[in-house]
Amino acid sequence: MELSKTFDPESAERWYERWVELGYFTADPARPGPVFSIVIPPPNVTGQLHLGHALNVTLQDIIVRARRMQGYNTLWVPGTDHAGIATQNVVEREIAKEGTNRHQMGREAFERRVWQWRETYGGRILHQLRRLGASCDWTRERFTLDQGLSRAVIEVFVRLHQQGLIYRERTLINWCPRCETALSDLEVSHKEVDGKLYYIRYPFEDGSGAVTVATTRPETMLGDTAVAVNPEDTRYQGVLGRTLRLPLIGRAIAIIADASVDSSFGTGAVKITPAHDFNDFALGKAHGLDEIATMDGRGRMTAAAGAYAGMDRGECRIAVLRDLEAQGLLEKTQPHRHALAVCSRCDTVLEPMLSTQWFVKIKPLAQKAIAAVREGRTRFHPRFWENTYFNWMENLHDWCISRQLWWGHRIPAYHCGQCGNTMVAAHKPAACDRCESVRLVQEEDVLDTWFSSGLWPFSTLGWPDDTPDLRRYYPTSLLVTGFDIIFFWVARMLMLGLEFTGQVPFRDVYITPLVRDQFGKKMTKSRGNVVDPLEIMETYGTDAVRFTLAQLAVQGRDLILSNDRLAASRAFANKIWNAARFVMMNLQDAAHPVAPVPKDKLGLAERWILSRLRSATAEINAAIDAYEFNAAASRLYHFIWHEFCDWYIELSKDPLRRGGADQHAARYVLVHCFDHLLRLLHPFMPFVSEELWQALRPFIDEPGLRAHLAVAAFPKASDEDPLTQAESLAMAHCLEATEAINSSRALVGVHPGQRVAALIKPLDQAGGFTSEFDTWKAYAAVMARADLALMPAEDAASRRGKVPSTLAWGEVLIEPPAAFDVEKTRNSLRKKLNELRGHLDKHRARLSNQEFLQKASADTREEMEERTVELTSQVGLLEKQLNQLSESV
RNA sequence: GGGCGGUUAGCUCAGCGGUAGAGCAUCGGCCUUACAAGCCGGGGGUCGCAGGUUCGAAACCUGCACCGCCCA
Repeated sequence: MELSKTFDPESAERWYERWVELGYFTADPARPGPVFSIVIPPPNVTGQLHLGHALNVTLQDIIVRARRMQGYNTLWVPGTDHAGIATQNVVEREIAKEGTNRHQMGREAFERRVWQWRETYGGRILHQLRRLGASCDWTRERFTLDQGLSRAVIEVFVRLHQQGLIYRERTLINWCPRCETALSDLEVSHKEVDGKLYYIRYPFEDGSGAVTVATTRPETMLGDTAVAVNPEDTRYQGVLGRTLRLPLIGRAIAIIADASVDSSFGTGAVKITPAHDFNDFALGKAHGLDEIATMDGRGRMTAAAGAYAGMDRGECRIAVLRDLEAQGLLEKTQPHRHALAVCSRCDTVLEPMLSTQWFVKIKPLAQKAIAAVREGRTRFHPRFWENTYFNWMENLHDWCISRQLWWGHRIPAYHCGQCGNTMVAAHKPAACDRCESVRLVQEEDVLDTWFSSGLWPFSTLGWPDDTPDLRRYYPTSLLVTGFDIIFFWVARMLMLGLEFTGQVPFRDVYITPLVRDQFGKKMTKSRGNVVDPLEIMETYGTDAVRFTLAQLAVQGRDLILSNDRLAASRAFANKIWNAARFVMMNLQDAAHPVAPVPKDKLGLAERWILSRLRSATAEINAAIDAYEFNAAASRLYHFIWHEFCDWYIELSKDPLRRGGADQHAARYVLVHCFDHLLRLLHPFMPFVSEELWQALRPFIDEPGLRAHLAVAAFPKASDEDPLTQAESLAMAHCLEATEAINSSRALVGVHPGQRVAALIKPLDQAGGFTSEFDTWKAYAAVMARADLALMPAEDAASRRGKVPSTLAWGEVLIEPPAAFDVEKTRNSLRKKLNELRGHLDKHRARLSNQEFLQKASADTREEMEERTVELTSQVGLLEKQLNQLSESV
């Protein structure tokens, strides 16, 4: 097969369709083998692929592909969640353009419309995952509002209610006036703003002066039912228990004492609005205060606000301030920086609202989930995220799960129109269980989207039914997600998973780094620095994007993406492509397959590259197991580029030219190494690796070889190193000698095309160096374009006029051209000499230190002594060489 | 206010108790038929600061500074 001159990523990406058609990603619970299962953290159905997804999915795919190739029974469940608020918002915007709204449309028609939207656009992000190469089992794609998953949601709700872990209560909750729904604590963001602190005078009922309170929200005063001070605050001792007349409204309110009041805030006296502030609500409960709601669900003032009824809360603030000012009750206004609670979805300032909502009693669930992580049944990677998890879990408030939306799982509760009784049941009861009325109406509210995604690891596998999938694939092996989702998913999946299956939903949790732009800034829409992964995939190729993300995915550190990095990965793909061209070009008339050659028939270089392959294989396997994606990717890069391409391909050219057994051996090693490196590469760069492997495949000698790389066996490191220790050392000498010759020839300006004469002189001449040298001198000759020889024992004459360099085990001298820059050469030697002297001094100081000799281990001492000997001889040699260089010119 | 993470070459990051490394960028030399998206070579770092532990600290401990994030 002929490979084109350059790599075209797009044409390689077509393999995806084949893999899917052939069912490679489809799991079969009946298949034997150890299980590796993973569920995708379901992306929002309205979402578009961003770099966070790209990273997350790439890392999952790396693990999944590796495990599949390793023979695991592998399942990766894809899907989306219904994203209640987000999706409703999108469709509401759409129908607004058509001049209607959901209230005009009615609930059923609106729901149908959202489903329609979902049919049309809901697959977008999943399609984008395919383009990334995600090897999900698309036959098992799930959606949180699917029939099966909805059944799981109802089952869980009913059971939790039976256990008393779900309750309904009228209380203060966070409310978004724009989305018109309750939110959980997690959906609230805090934003620092430069606001103002308003000082308002509340006159005593009897007209004898006033108490001044400070507030950031003057409009809420309309709902005040008390003023509170700290009981310790001496300034207010005399006024406790007296009555104030609330301005603008005229309500009589008491001055009460409560230890929770912070005397240092404002004047030390604070207005209390139980229906519109969380602290005030608690304080109001303690003191039995009235709760007067002055705002409705859209943030408009109600009749309770008197003259201000009907105004928007913003308008109302202006009006209230104006009126207070007119009455001389606005004492002063100060700039004041404070935090505002805003909706994490739409950024609207939230309103604490009194309403009846459904809650999950979280403590009992949290305790089990905390224990599971403490006992190591689920482990976080990196480990320190466990602190974040514990911290949150230990300070949980009950979870508000009801939402006043139309898109979501409608709560399975039924209210009796006759007696007001509420029943929770999976199916609508025939009649009220209290008054037997048949006038039953289902609860209007739907559930928090995260309530259903909390069930994802088991609901997607068929729970509550005892399905083969559930039995085989649960608990899942791993969850890969961002730290911002630890609370939303990880914690809730753990709580609900433990409660309903008795097992942790996943054994490992890998927390991905956060992707930042090239300036280290977080990518946000408002900053406009969002990089579209699809765009960079077009530019650099999907493989390059995946490889870059993997290479930068260091545990516990943010990931900074730059074009330079992407370009380097694209160059890497191209490098591999060209290496393949070399291999294929040299297989043109080779037998299919290329028959293996036993180890003892292979040359040193052949066994050396097999040995390097072996260690790369071991390290890559270990790195993948430890989720050290960066280490795995870097090792691959180094092996492919600097070991296989830089060295072995060059060294194979001779035997390939020679023909016969040597040619065959080199061909076998090329095929073997290239086959294996493509297998190791495949999880990281699935497309280019498959494309090249298809070309190579006919030459691979393996019984039962699979048709595609996607399902070929992942390499395991062989037990035995093909190289003895002595041979390994010999090759190291070869590499170092080559580098020394190349370095010297560049120093003295020998043209790269020109051959150079080089002499090698080992320190230890007594040993078997001569025979060792014979095994590698031909390699160094090729790699350094040099004619190598051992230096005769009597060396004074042969040294004359040569340019030397020293190595730990000997020296290398080359014949310089007739004219060369002697001073430059001397400087280079001096620099090296200084460096070595520095090291030597340190080593000598160490060896003459009594404490070191007493306290360091014998091994360390021995090592230091050996090194000192080496350094001493190198320094001695260099000094001698410098002198000779001066004499000889 | 509480907590977490980071600070190593121009940039992005490894290293986490014994001679400071990689990739990219940069500079010099090469079109050597797999690859100029390439090859060979070079320069570049008192490892944020101050203490401490240790025979020995970039690494371990304490404090500080700065950057980023989470929670309140």
